Amino acid sequence: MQNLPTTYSPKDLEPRLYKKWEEGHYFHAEVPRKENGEVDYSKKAFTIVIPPPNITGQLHMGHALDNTMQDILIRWKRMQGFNTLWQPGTDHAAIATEVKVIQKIIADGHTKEELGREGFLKEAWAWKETYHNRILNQLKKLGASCDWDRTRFTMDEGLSNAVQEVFIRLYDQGLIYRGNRIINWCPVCQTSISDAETLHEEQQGHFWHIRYPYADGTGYIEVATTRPETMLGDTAIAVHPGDERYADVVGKMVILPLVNKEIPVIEDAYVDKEFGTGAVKITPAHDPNDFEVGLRHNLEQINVLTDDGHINENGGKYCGMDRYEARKQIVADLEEGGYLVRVEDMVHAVGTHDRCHSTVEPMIKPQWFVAMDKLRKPAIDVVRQDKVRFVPKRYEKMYFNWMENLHDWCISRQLWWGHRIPAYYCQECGNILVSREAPKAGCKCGKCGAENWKQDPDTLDTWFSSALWPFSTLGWPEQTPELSYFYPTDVLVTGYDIITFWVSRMIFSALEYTHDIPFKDVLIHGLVRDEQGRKMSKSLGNGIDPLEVIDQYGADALRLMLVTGNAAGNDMRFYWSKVENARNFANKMWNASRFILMNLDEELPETMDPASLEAADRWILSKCNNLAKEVTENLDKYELGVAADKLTGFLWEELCDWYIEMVKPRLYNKTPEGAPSRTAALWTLKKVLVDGLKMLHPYMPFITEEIYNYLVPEEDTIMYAPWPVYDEAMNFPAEEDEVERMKEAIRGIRNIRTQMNVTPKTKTEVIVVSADDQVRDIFARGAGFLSPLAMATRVSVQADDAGISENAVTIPIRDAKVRIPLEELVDFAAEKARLEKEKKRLEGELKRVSGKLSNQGFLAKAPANVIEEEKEKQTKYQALMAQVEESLARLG
RNA sequence: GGAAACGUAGCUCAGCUGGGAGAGCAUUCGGGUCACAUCCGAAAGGUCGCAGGUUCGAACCCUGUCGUUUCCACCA
Repeated sequence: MQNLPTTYSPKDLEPRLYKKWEEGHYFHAEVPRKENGEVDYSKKAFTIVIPPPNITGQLHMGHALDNTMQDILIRWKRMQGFNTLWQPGTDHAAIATEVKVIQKIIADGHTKEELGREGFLKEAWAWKETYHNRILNQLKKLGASCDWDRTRFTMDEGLSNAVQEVFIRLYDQGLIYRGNRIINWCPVCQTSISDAETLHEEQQGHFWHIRYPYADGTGYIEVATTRPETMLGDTAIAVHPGDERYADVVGKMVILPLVNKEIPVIEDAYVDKEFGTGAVKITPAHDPNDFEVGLRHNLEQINVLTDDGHINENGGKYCGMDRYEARKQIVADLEEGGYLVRVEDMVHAVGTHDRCHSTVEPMIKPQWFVAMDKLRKPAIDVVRQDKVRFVPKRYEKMYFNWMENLHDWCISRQLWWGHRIPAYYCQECGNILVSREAPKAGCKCGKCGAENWKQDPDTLDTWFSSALWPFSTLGWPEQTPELSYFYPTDVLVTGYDIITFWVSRMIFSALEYTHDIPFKDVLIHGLVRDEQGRKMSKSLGNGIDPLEVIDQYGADALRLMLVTGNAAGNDMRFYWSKVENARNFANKMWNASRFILMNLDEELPETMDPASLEAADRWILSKCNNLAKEVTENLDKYELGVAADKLTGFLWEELCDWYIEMVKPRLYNKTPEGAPSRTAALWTLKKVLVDGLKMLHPYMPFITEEIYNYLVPEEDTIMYAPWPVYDEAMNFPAEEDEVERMKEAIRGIRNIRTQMNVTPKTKTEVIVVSADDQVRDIFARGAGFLSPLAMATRVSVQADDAGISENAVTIPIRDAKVRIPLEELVDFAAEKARLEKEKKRLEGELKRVSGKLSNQGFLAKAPANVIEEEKEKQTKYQALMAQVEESLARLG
């Protein structure tokens, strides 16, 4: 049989295999059809939509983790026989991309304005072409088995139609509206942003206490603020209704310092009596609360800021100053005018833009909003009713908290890169026309009859289109076969950091537009941090490029490393040593496979009767069989890390370190008498390796495919090989017990050899003594491998101690003892210490077990099988103890 | 202000519905064996943050407490 190359070289095999898969369209999913052409729903679908990566960047470790998890699930389900679709694509990432494109334009010596909207968009689309392909190619390096034939982009034609459709439908229902409301404004990016994009950063600031004199000269009222420059827009002072301290000043006018304008003192329940002075300056144009108060009291809204964060003409002498410069100047002027009472240091939360981290200014602007009140309830209900399940469940709380406290969603952005809002304004009367197409010539305004329309210049929040991703990619609003067959999708895999941005919006969007959930499960993962636990970030420069890891160690190693030893929803740290370990495991599999292939020089039967196999064969087959069950159960519960641990543990330890070593003498025995045993071993090796490779394939697709191609040359790929299923006929508990007994003996002997400094070259004889016929049979059967594994020159099995040297060391094992005549090698003091230690351990165990068994409560209430187990343990420990004591007695 | 998570071997983390504490790395010792030194064998290392409670039985469930982290929030 042709064998693998001597060295494992992922760099060589990974691109080659990926090319084969991709060119052969192995990842492609079709809607299955019956003979009459109807969709065949009897073939079950399994669908995942990729969280579309932004076209701004390149693959980072977070993508690597997210997509590895998805690929594991997809490949596993594909092998289970599902018709699997992993829907790929990218996101236009409105503001992030616009910023990048502007940077490029500036680097080219131009400005955005110079190019104009059309010229800018041309640049942006060129950017998209490059970076869209780049990031998808990076996903391919990772091994992602996406259906590339179906690749979508949030701004391609179909998806743009979906966006327009949703906008128009919601507008018609009154769920999208245009309003002059207070929004978060980023003065640096010069666009509105949603609440979700606003971070609250604790900052060290000041709390300025200011006197506002009463107009009638009867004194003053004291207010405090963290943003003194906003006083330029104050239109009232508010106190709590019924606050005795201010009862007689309500209704009075105060003079706004520096501005010299009279504003009223009003009452509003929003004011907290306990906080500060109990009196609040009200700036309706620059504070969300004040905005509401202003509406209730019909206060004037005075905007004092320009879009780029300077004081505007309403700011009098401060006009033209930067907001922070103005703050300084105003404080200085207040102090000079005797209005400043005192300044406190205060840590307070400042709203910042999540992209540029500059301080956001609340501003009143005409913007488009999605009304959340009707949408939120069904979205909460489906999660409460477990129709959409978060894994781990605790993230539901995050979701509920967000959904329940949601404000209307500001969806318009003052950007060019994105879906343009399909709204047209009559230039004569301001009437709004929302329409799929631009008003044609002759289209008259329904209100004033004019024909002068102008489209809204704004675009939509990037999350507005990604909210539709699970169904827009499948063709919605068209009722495509894809939509009816692959939707709702099965699981969404994403990080906890975008539950609010994306997951929540997909859920309410799907419910409203498709009348169905977008996905059944939401599998949440954490962040990949650096070795010190810090977030990987550009500014820190501590990011590790997955492509570099792939280049050095292979995608298989990276993938395995990312999912081992961590649980869903938890952050993890990136360690090079973990990658190395994963690569070492790959290398191990490579070499074990080479060894097996090397020995596979005979035609093996398709199936073998377990009765014609040896105990060791049945042991490993049974282990493998149970492993299939456990791994499948773990994957069902999205416990990817636990499943990976079990798999690698089985393959590395049980298969490589034990079974292969046990079987070597049989493989090397090419005599006619040894032939059946050799065939049995080879058959078992191949069977276990094939099953092991299959189970490993979702984790390590490349190496498993490569080995499988050598091992099963008649098949083209492992990708569609049937997933191993637990088979009761392959369950051999007796053999499992038998071999475990042998392993105990071997470990015991090795232990003694190490402690006694017995070098491998020293001859040792192993004598197994047991009064139990069956146990003697076990050791007789296993003598063939016991001898090499325990490095014994001779193994003999007997019923009693007859003929064994007095100085032989004794190793107690279940129902037997192993005696090794070491003669002069024995250090009696050390041996005695060893036995004493063992005795102490057994005493501890016995104490615990008999404590349990003498506890009436335990006997009365514990399940029968647990009690039985404890009794067996007691018997075992008692027997071992007797042996230890006997040995100690012999030593004197 | 509200909420959540974490605290287990020197380090980083697993540990499923409660029934004898695990992995990787690091450490110590031995090994050049014809699949693999990217290896093999052996060892050492933990009162599972602390205090209560529920239970026959708790790393796991409950309460409190200390410590760390994160998310959310329109109190100036």
